[in-house]
Amino acid sequence: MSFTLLKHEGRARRGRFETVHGTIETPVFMNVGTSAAIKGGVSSMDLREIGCQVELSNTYHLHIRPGDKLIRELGGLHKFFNWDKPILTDSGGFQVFSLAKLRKITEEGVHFNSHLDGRAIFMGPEESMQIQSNLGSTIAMAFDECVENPAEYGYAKEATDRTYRWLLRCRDELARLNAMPGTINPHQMLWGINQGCTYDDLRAEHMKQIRELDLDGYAIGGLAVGEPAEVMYHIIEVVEPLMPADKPRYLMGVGTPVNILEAVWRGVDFFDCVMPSRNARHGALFTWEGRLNILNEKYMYDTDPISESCGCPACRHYSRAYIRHLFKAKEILAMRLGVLHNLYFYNELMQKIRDAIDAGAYESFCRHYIDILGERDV
RNA sequence: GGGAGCGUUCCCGAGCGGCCAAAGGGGGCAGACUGUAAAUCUGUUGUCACUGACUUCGGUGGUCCGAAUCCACCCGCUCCCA
Repeated sequence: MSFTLLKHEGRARRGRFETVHGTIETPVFMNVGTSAAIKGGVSSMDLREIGCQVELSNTYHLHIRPGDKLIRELGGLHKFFNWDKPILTDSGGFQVFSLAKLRKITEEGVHFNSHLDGRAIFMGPEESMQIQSNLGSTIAMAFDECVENPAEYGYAKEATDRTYRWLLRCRDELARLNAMPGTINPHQMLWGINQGCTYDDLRAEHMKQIRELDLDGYAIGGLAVGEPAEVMYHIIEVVEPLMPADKPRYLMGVGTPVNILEAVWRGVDFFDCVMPSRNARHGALFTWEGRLNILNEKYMYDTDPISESCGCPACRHYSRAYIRHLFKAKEILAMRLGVLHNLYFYNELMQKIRDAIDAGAYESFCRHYIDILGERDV
């Protein structure tokens, strides 16, 4: 397992990450399948066809349903999901944020009430690692606290310090689990997560702390939770120079195509976001010509594909008018085609980013597309 | 032939004398969505010269200061008994 820096342009990096489940070319977008399913009716077979390199699933969700022990008994998440390429599992730390009304934080860990039936679920660093070990993902994320924005300095510091203590426990627990006989993936990696809200000093101090642990990768978490994009970019600039150059960097939960272009420019290698799949389910589609809402009346008689320049299954075979009809009729196929399209777009975006860095043309690539892929409508 | 109902804004449907351009759904139109409690949520949906005016609750004519709401007749529909 190693990260090779193939080339860089400015701070933008073109890398290659070798894992037990295969090679990942970076920068890369991880396709989000929280419950071992891409919402909208997209399968792991589909992911293969649209250029997905890494899939992301969630510890909290799979623990609740169907249960990580069940998945372990069935041979692990790769087998269960029928996906032999890398899988990254998020730790449950984001649910500390998104399910804030259903949890209580203690030093030991987080007491959740299940969003499904309210039953008590305790998840601390050890539990998160045990669950992720049972799933056998390629990359396990450290159990952290994703803090809401804005957060007071005092609380931000308290949460960040606690996240650091949790990280030490994650490290020890995963080392123990990996060494146990019968572990699904004894080479499971641990990536640490930088926190500190929007405070430069907390971010920097925490980054320095966690890089001393020599983990397999480093993530920047707690961003894109309501702060302006400029603040997010600034935090990346604060933290990035402190990240080990020979380890992959992951900006969690980000983002829009423009966010990704900007973050790659600032040295980030890995991304994930629900935006392409969620927006697709709601009719918002990304194209190289800008964003479009396929539900708009103006597409009623439009026989063009979503985008002439797209090679995705939806664009190869169907018209805007037809796909709009499917959305209007609330057919499952609408979401499926929309999600396939948006994920294809995101994966292609990353491919083009890689090609541009390879060609030493990333800066001009960015300058060209940031304008088009912004809020501009087709 | 006898009896009982019903007709509301694009649709369904509430309203039963003023606080009604008219609840609530649906549909339409538009917007949001960033480590997925999201096939969700928000706004809007008679017209205009839009802090006001005008038209609208099957039709026509009445009662009343005032009618979607009350009365008469007409038109259309439903059900029950023969």
